Amino acid sequence: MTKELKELTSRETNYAQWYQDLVIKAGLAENSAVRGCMVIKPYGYAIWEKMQRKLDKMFKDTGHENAYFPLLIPKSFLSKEAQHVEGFAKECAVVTHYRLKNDPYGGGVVVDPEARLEEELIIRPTSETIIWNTYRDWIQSYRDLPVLVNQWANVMRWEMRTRLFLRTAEFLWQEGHTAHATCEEAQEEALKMQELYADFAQNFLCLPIIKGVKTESERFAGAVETYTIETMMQDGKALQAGTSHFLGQNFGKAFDVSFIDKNGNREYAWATSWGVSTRLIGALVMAHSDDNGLVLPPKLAPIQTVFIPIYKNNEELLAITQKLSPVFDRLRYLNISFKYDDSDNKKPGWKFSEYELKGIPLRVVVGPRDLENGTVEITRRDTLEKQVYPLAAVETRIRILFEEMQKNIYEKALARRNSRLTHVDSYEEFKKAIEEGFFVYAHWDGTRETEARIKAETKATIRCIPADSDRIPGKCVLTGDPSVCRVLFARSY
RNA sequence: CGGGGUGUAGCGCAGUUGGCAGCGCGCCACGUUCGGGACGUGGAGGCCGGAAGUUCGAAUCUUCUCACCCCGACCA
Repeated sequence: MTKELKELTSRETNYAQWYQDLVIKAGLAENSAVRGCMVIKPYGYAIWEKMQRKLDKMFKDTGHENAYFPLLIPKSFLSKEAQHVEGFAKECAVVTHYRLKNDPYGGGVVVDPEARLEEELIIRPTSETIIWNTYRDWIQSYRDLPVLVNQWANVMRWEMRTRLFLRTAEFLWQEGHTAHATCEEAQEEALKMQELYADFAQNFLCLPIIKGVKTESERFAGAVETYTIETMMQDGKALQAGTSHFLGQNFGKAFDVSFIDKNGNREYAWATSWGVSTRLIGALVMAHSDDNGLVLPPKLAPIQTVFIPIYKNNEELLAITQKLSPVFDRLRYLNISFKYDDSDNKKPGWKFSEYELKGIPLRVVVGPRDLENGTVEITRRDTLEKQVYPLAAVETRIRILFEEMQKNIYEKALARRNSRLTHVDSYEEFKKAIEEGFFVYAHWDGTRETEARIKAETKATIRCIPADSDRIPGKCVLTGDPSVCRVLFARSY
């Protein structure tokens, strides 16, 4: 192992630093010169594109359409929904001027004080307000409903402390905003999207998740109910991977979006919103990576297989390339993405390490030895197992391995998480388990005060009230007051 | 906004008591190599974050300032 890779292995000392180094070295992203923002490199963006493509299809298959709304939101829009403004006001970037001018006292430019905006604009931290302001015009009758719209966009939240991918000031996401004629339909939609995210996280990203509903204090600003999927990182900390909100009529009322129902009565529209962000890339990295670099599930990897020829001279390379060329045709036909790295300027050993660092699921090595035997050597990224297979039906083998890996990566993460799940009934046990990085199921008396006290004393928050709870009542782990069911506590990112 | 830390070559860093600006990696050229981040020889690359001060002389001392990172409060 080289010196550079050894740097990656210092995980115990500082997991956060390990994660950041890994993200940077694997070529996913880096810190920007702009405070708290990030530069997503091409490889990182390719991962995001794969997520986008899959999610977009899932949204469309469930009847949603894409649209786009403005980046800038008049300040007054934000204050129309009381909870919403309270939640977002303190992290908004504000546009106050529309022009610069040459600095009369030196080089450079200054903000032209003459160009102050009459009403400031905020850069969207989320788009409920500007979208519902538009929905007012779109929705007149129950026949106009439901409106099922998604937007792919960037948003900005001026966080006090940022962390590459997990919490950047600017991030990319999708936000769905739907309007419905009935409360039931909207609630159903919010749950449906939570289910969709769960499906995506588990089957595509190999992230085991826990579904549930947020407590009042963790709820989205302006929501009646927030549904979440929670994942566990390798250090035991929780990461909220996606949320879906039932917004009731809060935004319908705030933006006067009403319609005439079947019975001729005027009613406010019911709303949902839901989103996942580039944070998912962070979740993926933190959940699966090892000391050799990223481990990407085959379904997600932008490059699923890399072929590396071992050769001494041009004749050998030519022979290998000819041998592989029909395989490449078949892979193209099967829609398996691959890269043939026959570059002359890197040594094979270098290539091995590089593609491991990037998490390419399979590496196929072909050298003189294989030419003689009609074989290839395949190494899978998740286990680093090497095996020699006949060249004849490589693509079949690749597909089998992909399936195994997709399953194995999920199950490895699941096993790791399950080994860190625990139920506790005393506050002493609770504090110990949290300190050791566990997800803790414990009883809670349902009050905001208890939740806040536990957070202050242990840094653990209620991640969710799990959807699959057994609903067995008990006594609050802190106060001993009655509790209707166990909730999930953990420290989180 | 509080606490801590770091700014010196593209990256990672050393620089003693103030006295010629250094090391490793990477980069370029040539040769030997090529099945786990190759090796040899030669070479290029610097306003030492910025400003002011002390001094014959500052990367080093003083003051101010800026940026970034880590730990908190805030949050997806």
